[in-house]
Parts: sequence; structure tokens; C-alpha cells
Amino acid sequence: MANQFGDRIRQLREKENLLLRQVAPQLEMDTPMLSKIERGERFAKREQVTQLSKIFNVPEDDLLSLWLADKVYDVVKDEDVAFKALSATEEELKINPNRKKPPR
Amino acid sequence: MANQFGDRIRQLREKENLLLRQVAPQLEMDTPMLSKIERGERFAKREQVTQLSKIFNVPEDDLLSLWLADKVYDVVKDEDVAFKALSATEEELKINPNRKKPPR
DNA sequence: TTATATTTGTCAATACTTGACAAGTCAGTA
DNA sequence: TACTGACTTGTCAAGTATTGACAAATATAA
Repeated sequence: MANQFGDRIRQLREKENLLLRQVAPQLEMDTPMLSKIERGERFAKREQVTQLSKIFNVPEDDLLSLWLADKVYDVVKDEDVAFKALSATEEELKINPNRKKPPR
Repeated sequence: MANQFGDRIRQLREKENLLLRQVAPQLEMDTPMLSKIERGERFAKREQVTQLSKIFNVPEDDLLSLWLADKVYDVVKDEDVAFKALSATEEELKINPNRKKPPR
């Protein structure tokens, strides 16, 4: 299963020699939950991506695109028109410029 | 909002001079629901895509990629790393060949 | 007006996701 | 072997989101 986001944050965490139990509370979650996110068993929430980029001092967009890619993969993974669908999405994005999500 | 799938099935339906109330029952849904799907207010279900391709006699993959594209668009539409994420998904798909969904 | 087609709004039922916890495995070390 | 610490697994209730069904509104034409 594709888990670019989880692999990355585990990598970052290990580089900093941090334990799950040290990072999890900063995201207001328990250790098992973070473990699941790192292994791709669960998706992090959008805001947690932001928090993680701060914790590990990396550009938010880097984590965000991995996180989004995992979500997209999850949508297309079972269909063999996956590539075709991604192209169609790109076309749509070109026509329909994406409006920013309202920040809360 | 992006609605390639809905636009297409409306186009097909009108080409055949069919009414919502003639098509909807074939999908076991009511007229308002099909109206919403055509206008992109709701997503059709995976099986309904198959049924629609049969009703309108078009290749399933054509409808399927539009339907999938709408779903993907829905995931990425609010983020400005959308393109980057789509590229990352394509890379992932190349590495991780997609397994077919188990037909039920 | 009347009839027909489509759209809009609401809401309960259903399904999915999340968070929290207990219990489990695994690796290292005394 | 037993103990410890780090992580993983399984379960389940709570919280969200989606769906289906219906009534009512709008629109268009005759």
C-alpha cells in the first residue's frame, strides 16, 4: 500500500531521534494513533499535517503533497483507468483554478 | 465546481431523449437523486457508473475515468499543491501497479 | 390555469472515520 | 529467564459524513 506521507514522517522522526510517545502528544493523539498514521493504516487530518511540518521544521507543502498524494492514490488505486483519470483531473484544474480552502 | 461525469451523462440522456424519471428507476434511485448526480451535487456509486454505461451504450472506462476524475478533483481542489500531489500519485502508481478491485 | 420536468431543501438512516484503551509483540539486556 | 521500553494490534464507542426518500418549489410549455 502506498504511504508516502507516513514513511516520510517516520523518517523525520527517526532522524530527530524522537519517540512516538514524544511526538504524539504534540498532535493531541496517543501513541498507537501516530503509529498507525506512520504505517499508513490511518490518514492524518489536514491540520495535523500542518502541525507535523512545524514539529519537524520542514515546509508544509512538502508534507502536504505527500499526504494529498496518498489520499488521491486511495481513490484511484483499484481502477485501471487511474492514469486517465489523473489526466482528466489535471485538465479540470487548468480550467478551474483552485480556490483556496478558507483558513480557520 | 468540476462535474465532468454529470455533464456527460446529462448529455447522453438528452441525446437519447430520455427523462430523469425514465432513467432513474433503472438505477434504483428517484428522480431528484439523479438530478443531483447530473448537476454534481452528489456522487454516483461505483456500480451506478457501470449501469449507466450499459444504459447509454458507451464504454464503461469512459464514464469511469470522468467519475474518478471528479472524485480526485474533490480531494485536491482546495490545495495549491494539487498538481504536485497528482504527480506524486502517478509516481506511486508506476511503482505500485494497481491491483484490480475484487469484483463482487 | 394545468400538466410535466426538473430542482431544492430537509431529515433520518446508514456507513465511515476517529479516538481511546487494553493487550499484544519484539528487541535488548541483566 | 524475566524485565523494560518502544512500538503494534485489536476492539469498540463516539463523532462525522453520506445516502436515500420525501415534500415542496421552480420552470417551461400548451
